[in-house]
Amino acid sequence: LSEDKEASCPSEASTPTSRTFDWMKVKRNPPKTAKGSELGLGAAGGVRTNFSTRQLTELEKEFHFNKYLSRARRVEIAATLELNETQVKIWFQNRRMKQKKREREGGRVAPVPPGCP
Amino acid sequence: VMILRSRFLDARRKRRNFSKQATEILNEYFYSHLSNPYPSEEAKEELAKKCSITVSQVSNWFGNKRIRYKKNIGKFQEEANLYAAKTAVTAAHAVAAAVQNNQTNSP
DNA sequence: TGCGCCGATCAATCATAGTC
DNA sequence: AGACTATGATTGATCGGCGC
Repeated sequence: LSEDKEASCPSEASTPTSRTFDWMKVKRNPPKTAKGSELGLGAAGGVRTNFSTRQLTELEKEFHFNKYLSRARRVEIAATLELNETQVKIWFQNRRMKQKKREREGGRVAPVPPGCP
Repeated sequence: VMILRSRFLDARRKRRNFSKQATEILNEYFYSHLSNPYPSEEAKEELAKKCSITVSQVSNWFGNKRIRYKKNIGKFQEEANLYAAKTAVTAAHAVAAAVQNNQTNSP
């Protein structure tokens, strides 16, 4: 199988090494976390929201109850925690992936840290 | 937000740098695939084995490397040339070996 | 045509390890 | 010892693809 050679159209001339490939130009669109209008608070969108300990605790508690949320439950939690339905949806999405990851490589050794104290 | 980041839960965040050789292997792959430094799941598993780290750690390494590399390409220029030269030497050895085989197998 | 999910990735940040 | 840098891990959110 041939490998990837010229994956794209880099910029003009330059040293063999360090050419600007497309992956280096990738730019993600800023988060659209703007909740409705947000006229009063300056928690505008475009910035990664920091979930409070209370929000994370509640979300975690709910996750233990249900790995998946129903539309109704999502609306409920979003309202209670003052988050978008999307944020709640994404949180559960990420939480499931995190769970899967821990299970996937979780079963290993290491219960006994040799020399530490 | 000055709110104490109760990250004390992240005690596991007791990070430990990878071995010199592990970093060597990862960088070698990264720079020899600079046009597309996205190892497949299989490649990640192979790298993880060679480096004695987990696949997730390999993913983290490439994720951090890609972001930090494009953030400041100039800062990695020296490193890039270093590994480029290294792979060139490896390739040269391979060619030399091939030549040797040719001479001994098909006279 | 739209929505939720998955898997991978991004991008910013956290906290520690290493260097000077 | 303290400041600054290098680096592994975490995570809210995006991207592309899939199924319904």
